[in-house]
Amino acid sequence: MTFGAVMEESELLRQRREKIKSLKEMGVELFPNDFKVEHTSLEILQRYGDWSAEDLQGLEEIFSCAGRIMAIRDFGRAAFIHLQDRKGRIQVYLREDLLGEELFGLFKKLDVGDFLGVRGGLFRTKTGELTVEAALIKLLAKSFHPLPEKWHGLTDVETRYRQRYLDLAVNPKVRETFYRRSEIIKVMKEFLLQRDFLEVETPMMQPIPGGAVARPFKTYHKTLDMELYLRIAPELYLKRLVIGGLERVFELNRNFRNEGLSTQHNPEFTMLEFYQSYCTYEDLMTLTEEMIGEVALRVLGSYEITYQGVGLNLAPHWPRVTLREALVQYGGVDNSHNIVEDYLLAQERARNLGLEVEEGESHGEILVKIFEEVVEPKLIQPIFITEYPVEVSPLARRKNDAQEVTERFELFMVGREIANGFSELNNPEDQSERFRAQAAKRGGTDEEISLIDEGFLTALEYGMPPTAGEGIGVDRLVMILTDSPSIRDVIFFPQMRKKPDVSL
RNA sequence: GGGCCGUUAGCUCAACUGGUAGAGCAACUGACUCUUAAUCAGUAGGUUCGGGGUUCGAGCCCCUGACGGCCCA
Repeated sequence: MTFGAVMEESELLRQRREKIKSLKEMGVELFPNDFKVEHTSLEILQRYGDWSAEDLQGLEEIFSCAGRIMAIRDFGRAAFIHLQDRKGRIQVYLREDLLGEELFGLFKKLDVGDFLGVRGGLFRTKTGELTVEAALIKLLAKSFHPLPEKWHGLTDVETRYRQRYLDLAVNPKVRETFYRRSEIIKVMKEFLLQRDFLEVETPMMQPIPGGAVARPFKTYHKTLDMELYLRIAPELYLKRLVIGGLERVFELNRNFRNEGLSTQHNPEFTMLEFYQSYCTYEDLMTLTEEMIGEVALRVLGSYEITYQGVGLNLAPHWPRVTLREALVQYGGVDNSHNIVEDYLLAQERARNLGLEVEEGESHGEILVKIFEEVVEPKLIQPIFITEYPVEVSPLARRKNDAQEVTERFELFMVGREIANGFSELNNPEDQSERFRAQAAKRGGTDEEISLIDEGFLTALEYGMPPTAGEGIGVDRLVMILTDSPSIRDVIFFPQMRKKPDVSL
C-alpha cells in the first residue's frame, strides 16, 4: 500500500490530502524540528495538580509541551484538545482571541493524530481539570492517516501486532505493559549487579549451536565461507567465561529456536542466563525466589498478584519438591509411587496417558514425560521441582548421593516452566561422555544437530570451578507479572507471516 | 502439521431462512468561547480478505487460497 495508491482509493484520505495541500499553501511547515519542549504532561500535572484556580492565576510561568493530538472538542472560536506524550495526557485550551486568527486558523486544519507543540500558562477549568492555555501552537508532524477509534481503541490483533505503533498510540494498557517489561528487566539486572555479577555479551552466531536441545536457525557467512547458527542458548559461552575466572556473569538477551509459534513461544525470545561460581543449585533456588520476589515488590508493589483471574503469592520461600515426590503427590493415580520405582509400570502409565514411548527410552525420560503431562498443569503457585534424571540433563552435575539424577531444578508457576537451573557439570570426562551419548541418540539428520562443541570440552579440561547456572524465561515472567495471556502481548513485534501487502 | 473460529466503511461492530449492505466514532459542511465519548443540524464514505462455483439473485451456501486467533501434535 503506497501513499498514492491509498489516496486514489479512500475518500477519507483524499479529503485529508486536500487539507495538507491547503496547509502548505498557508505556508505551514508540516515537519519542522525547531520547537523546544520543556515539560512533560506528567511534570505539569504533578507539580501543579493540587494548586487551586486562584493560585494558578498568580502563576506567571510559561510551559512548553508537545505530543500527539488524541481528542479535539471544538466550540467554534475556542476548543479543547488532549495532547499525549510519553508520560500521559494533558488538556490544552485554545481560544481565537488569545492565539490570534492565523494560529487559530491553523488549528482548525489539524486532525486527531497530528503532533503539536504548545506554549502557554496554566489554569483550572470549571470542571477542575488542570489545563494549558495556548498562547502559541506549532504543528510538529502531520499525520496522513486517521487514528483508530478513540473509544474502543484498536482491537484487531493482527493490526495491533503488525502496526504496533498504532496499538501503542491508542491503547494505554499496551504502553503500560511494555513500560513494566522494561522495569522488570531493569530490576533483574540491578539485582544481579548488586551481587557482583558482570553483565556480558556472547555470540548470537555460533558455529555449533549448544546449551539446549532445539532446532536452530541456520545462516551463512560469506567471507569466512562457513555455516553459522543463531544461538539456541548462550550457556557454553558463558561457562567459558567462568572458566576464564569471571566467576559471576549474566547475559540478558535473545535466543532463537526454529520451532512452532504459540501463546508461549516466539521464535526469538529473551532469556536471562547467569552463572555463579562456588555455589550450588540450592543457592540458586534461594537467589531465584529472592529475585522474582524483589521484582514483584518493586515493580508491582506486592508479592500478591493475579494472573488471568488466579491469585499468586510470590513471597519467598517456595516449596522444593523432587520430581519423584511430585509424581507421587500429583500423579493422580494410586500407584503413582510405584511408577517411580518400576520401569514397566511407568511405561504402562505413559501409554495409558496417550504418550509416545519410544524404543529404548529410559525410566527417567518416561517419568519426565508423565510429569509434563500430569503434574505440570497443576503447579500453579511457584514451586521448584528438583532432581531431574541425568539422561535429560546433559549439562548438569550428578547428585552426589544419587548418580542417576542431577542437582537440577525447574521453577513452575501457573503450570508453566519459568526457569531452569543446576549445579554445572564441570567434570570434562563425564561431560564428554554425555555429549557423545546425546549425539549418538539423536543421529545425524540435518535438523537435529549432533555436532559436539569440542572447544567447550577443551575449555572444561582447563578446569571450571564448581558453579551453578540458571536460565529464566524473561518473556514468560513478564507475561505473568503483566497479566498477559499471550507472549505476543509482551513482545513489541512478534513474528508474523509475511503479508501480501508489502507496506505492513 | 491437524481441528475449530474469524476477516464487512479509516476504527469498533450490525445485517433474520439466500432477497436493495447499516449504526456509532472518525471525516466533510454549518452553528457554538469551560468541554472531556462535548452538543445540535446536514452530507459523504463499501473490491463484504482474494479466486472460482451453485443460484433468477450470494456478505450469507459450496470449493480453493491468503492472513489472523484459540486448541491440539
